[in-house]
Amino acid sequence: MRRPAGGSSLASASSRPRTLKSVARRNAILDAALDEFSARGFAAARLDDVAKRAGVAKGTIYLHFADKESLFQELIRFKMGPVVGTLESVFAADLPLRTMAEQALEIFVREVYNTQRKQVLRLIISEGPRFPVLAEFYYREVLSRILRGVRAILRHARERGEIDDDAFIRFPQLIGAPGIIAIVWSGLFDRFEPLDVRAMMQAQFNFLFGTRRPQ
Amino acid sequence: MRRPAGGSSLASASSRPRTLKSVARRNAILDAALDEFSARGFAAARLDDVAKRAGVAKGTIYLHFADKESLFQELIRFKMGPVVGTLESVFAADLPLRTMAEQALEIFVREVYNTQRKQVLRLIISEGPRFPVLAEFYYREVLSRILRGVRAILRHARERGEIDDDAFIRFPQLIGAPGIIAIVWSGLFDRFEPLDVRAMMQAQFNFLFGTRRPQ
Amino acid sequence: MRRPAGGSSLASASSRPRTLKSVARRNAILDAALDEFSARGFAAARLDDVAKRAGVAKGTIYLHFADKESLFQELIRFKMGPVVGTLESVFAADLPLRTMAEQALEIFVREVYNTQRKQVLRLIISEGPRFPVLAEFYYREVLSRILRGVRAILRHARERGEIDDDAFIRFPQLIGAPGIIAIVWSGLFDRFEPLDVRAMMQAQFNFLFGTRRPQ
Amino acid sequence: MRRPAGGSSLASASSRPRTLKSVARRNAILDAALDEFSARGFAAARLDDVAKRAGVAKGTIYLHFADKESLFQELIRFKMGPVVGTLESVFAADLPLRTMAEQALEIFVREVYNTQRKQVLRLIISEGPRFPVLAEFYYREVLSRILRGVRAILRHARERGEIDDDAFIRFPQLIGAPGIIAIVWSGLFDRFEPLDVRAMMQAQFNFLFGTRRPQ
DNA sequence: GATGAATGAGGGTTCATTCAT
DNA sequence: TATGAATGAACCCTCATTCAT
Repeated sequence: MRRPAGGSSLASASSRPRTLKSVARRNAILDAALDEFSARGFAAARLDDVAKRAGVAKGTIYLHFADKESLFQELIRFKMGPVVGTLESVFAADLPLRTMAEQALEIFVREVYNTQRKQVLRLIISEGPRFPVLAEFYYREVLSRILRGVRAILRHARERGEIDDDAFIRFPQLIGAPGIIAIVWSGLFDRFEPLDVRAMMQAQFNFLFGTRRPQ
Repeated sequence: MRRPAGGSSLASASSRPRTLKSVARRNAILDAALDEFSARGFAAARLDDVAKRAGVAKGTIYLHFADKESLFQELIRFKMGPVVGTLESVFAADLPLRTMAEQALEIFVREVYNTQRKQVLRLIISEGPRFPVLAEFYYREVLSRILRGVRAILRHARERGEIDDDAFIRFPQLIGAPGIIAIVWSGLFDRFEPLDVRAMMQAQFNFLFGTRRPQ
Repeated sequence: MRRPAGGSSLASASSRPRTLKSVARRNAILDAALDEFSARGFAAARLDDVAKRAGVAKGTIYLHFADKESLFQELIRFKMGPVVGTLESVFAADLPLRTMAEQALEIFVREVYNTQRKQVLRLIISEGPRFPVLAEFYYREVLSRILRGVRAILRHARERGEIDDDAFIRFPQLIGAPGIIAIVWSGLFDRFEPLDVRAMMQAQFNFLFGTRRPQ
Repeated sequence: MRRPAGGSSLASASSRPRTLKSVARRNAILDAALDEFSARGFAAARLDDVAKRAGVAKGTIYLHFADKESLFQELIRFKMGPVVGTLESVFAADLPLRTMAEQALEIFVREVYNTQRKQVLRLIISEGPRFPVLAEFYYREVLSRILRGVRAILRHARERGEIDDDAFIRFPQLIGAPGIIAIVWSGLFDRFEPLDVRAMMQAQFNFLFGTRRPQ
């Protein structure tokens, strides 16, 4: 369930730990923090538990992060940063709309939904309103880029006659909506009624782009 | 000496308080609690602030609610309970699908989105994962009923030939998705890029049910 | 050894506790704080110990004082404030220089040296350099007034021909010097060689004003 | 593996360190420590800052001193030790009282007041009460010697008929008092009202020994 | 020797909860 | 009922001290 969180850390800031051990420790702390923050929320999470889970002493956290809030913010940045690069490359391709949607779905499921990043997104959703800097980071570095890319693709598709509706362009959120809904749902209701993300996204795509061979 | 401040777990029901003043006080506390919990999250909210905002003493809160968590849970129940009844009546009607969707949209915007209930939903989304009882309450008392109602309507509509797809029935969440997305979005990104709920829901309806006179 | 610290609290600021109990508690905390701060210094003193000594819970301290530093500053103000008034009245009288000196000596010994105020002065001397606000308070509210009063008296005495030297007026500190020295000495060396404040002050007065019947 | 960083409690003596570098380092640490202890007090000073200021690693301090308190005590000893010798030589001379006083004044101003030693004395005054060993060291190694010397001189002077008062002999502290007062004053009130040590000491000498050519 | 990352006990502060009035 | 002073457990953060390199 833990992933050593390699990743290029495009957006991560501050902190320049030299040794390998130091990096490993930092990552262990970040992973532990993600677990604890996810399980209890930012305010209720205890750095004591983060330390315990990371296998370090409490003070060690402060060698890597200025305080609890910094840890939280850097956590989000660190785990989210790498996505950006990946996304840009998807948008670069020039394929039929539906194909791209399928690809995006796969990327989302593989890189986000079945990943720590699901927790990260949940944290952004939960805590974002109390951390404007964080919400802004996510909007600027991730979301707005995705939206821009999607809109470009959609405009392209319309020029090619693949779609005739401009609702897409006004509300590209609708494309990702099922993904977000699934993330929210899974945290709340999965034990009552599990939800098949992939299938729901497919269904939405069918509505949006018309029925195709799904997969 | 203390009154455990029942609340039978059944939806709303202002747990039989004696005087009128008492009811008013209780409501004031609930309103204040909603504001504070929304602004700071459950864990970070201070009962001191709730009391101040409600214009009562801190101890008074404990005359109406067993503890902070009870206050939170009863808050959700109290603010969400009434919705249920309203919804049932909508489902009862037997109108064309699109018409019903339009009605549901209006109800959602009027009764939820432009209301305290938006905050309540946000709280459920944010804090629900840490309050299984609450998630269960919401699922059982609200969500599952809505889904059941929607599914019934959809099945009806299919029988009437209004729709031929069973994706609806498998994923009725897609109908409400834009509403949830808008609630999440508004808490995070409205200052960067506001979102027109109504229009986005319309757009989604167009995709789902085909284009109609939107209003 | 403790003195309930009545006193009019001329300079004391903030905090308006209503009840008698509240005032008593506040005073108990101030007394305990004086003891602890005196024994260990500001930085090393533990509020835990202050609370214990005052017979209250740790949190209670924060009902009366914003934080450790406030407690410290208000302590100094509270214990020093009352002196001011007393002093003014001494200066008001119009007596022979030596007589006034004798009176000042008595007041100093009675009101300061054999009092909590000795500890307070020691704290001002020890911690003042790190608490400029405090040093300023003491200078403005106490010291400068004393110096002003003394200088006025001396000028008067010179006009009367009681003294012909202006060294007094330039360095009125010399009059109080033995008192301060005694306070410093007693904290450091009393166990090796005790010092008789009264006698030393008398000796200094003899040097300054010429030998007289010392009382 | 560690060297307990002796320091035999005898005054100064840079506890026989091997290399020249080592001595320099030790001195750098002592200087840095003096600065930090003076600025923040013993308890609040951070060894981290001492190390930074001394240009060494934190651990290095522990190669030279057993712990924070040892560093502090050795600091006082090291900076105060040398004074002793100097003083003895002054007392050895056999000059008129006033002349000796003038000389002592000069030595005090040159060797103490315009020196790091002023800070050291301030530290003794501030922290001495919490460090009995230190107060004892200072009393035994410095103060009692000075007092003994002064008393000897005074007795001598009386035999010569230079003075007829025994107040001096009972309270030789009065001779040094203005120096101590000036040190205390300068740390607290110099920004409000600076004090001319030399002049104040002269004034006191005039009172004590009668007016003479002040240089 | 020298370093500085790591440790973890300690202490200031907060705040849910209690209870005397 | 209502109050709000009092409580004390809990938690973030600091920093003296250790120790592997």
